[in-house]
Amino acid sequence: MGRVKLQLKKIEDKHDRQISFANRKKGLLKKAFELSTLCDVEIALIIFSPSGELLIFDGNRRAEDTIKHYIDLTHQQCGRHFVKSSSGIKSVSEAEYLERTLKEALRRVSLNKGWRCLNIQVLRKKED
Amino acid sequence: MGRVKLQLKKIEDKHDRQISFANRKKGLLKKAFELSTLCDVEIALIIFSPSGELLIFDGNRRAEDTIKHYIDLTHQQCGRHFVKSSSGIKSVSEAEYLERTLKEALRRVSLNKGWRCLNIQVLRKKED
DNA sequence: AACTATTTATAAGA
DNA sequence: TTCTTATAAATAGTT
Repeated sequence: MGRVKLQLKKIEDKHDRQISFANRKKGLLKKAFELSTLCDVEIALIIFSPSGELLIFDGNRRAEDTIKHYIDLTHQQCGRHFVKSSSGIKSVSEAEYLERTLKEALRRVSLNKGWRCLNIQVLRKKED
Repeated sequence: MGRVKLQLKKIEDKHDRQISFANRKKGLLKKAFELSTLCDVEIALIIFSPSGELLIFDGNRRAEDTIKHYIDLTHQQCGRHFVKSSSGIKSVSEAEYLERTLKEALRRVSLNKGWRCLNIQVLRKKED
């Protein structure tokens, strides 16, 4: 959004980057606030700027509670990448699909010079 | 953005709210990714939907590291909540190790009738 | 799941 | 810098 389309890579000019940071930080906080309000969800958004600035946005709970919620979930289960709730993969083909997704992501890790890509699994409660 | 200007309050219709959640969640994750990339900042974004879904986005560090950073700044004693920080994948063998870990976890998930599994990606900048 | 009319975000310019 | 403006991007309602 702006006069030109930006390349999605680090803005090298420090001044431009700081301007962009200020603008986009504001935009992201606004979006987070809108999402939490409109859709009644709990959000924690934590941003550290290179200069050490800390920004916190809380949705419907205080950030600490949300983070605690996250920690409680992640520390209950079978590996740090797994978050527990309930429900499940219902078929072998579903598991195979996930495995393919994981493998593809790992392949990208080995190919991509600029980014690392980890896959996290999120287990969620089945909706009634 | 859209045909009409929305009131900033909870969308009461459940179906509309879910549609909006899906769209805006995607938008927010994209914005977070753009901000972390363009401006080289560390971001953690944690969203809990009402159905218990958990989404994590990481910018330049893993969510846990970012959260730990936050906790360290805001609470001098975080106690038992944090066990470790991760430095990420540095080699093919590490990626392979991760893959084994993920596959093992998937196997366990596939055996467990009580769970559903979603995949999300965590993108993080490669360390120099 | 696509489309499109609008609103919103924002990169550059003033 | 703060404000403005042209343009890109997001998205609410529609099909």
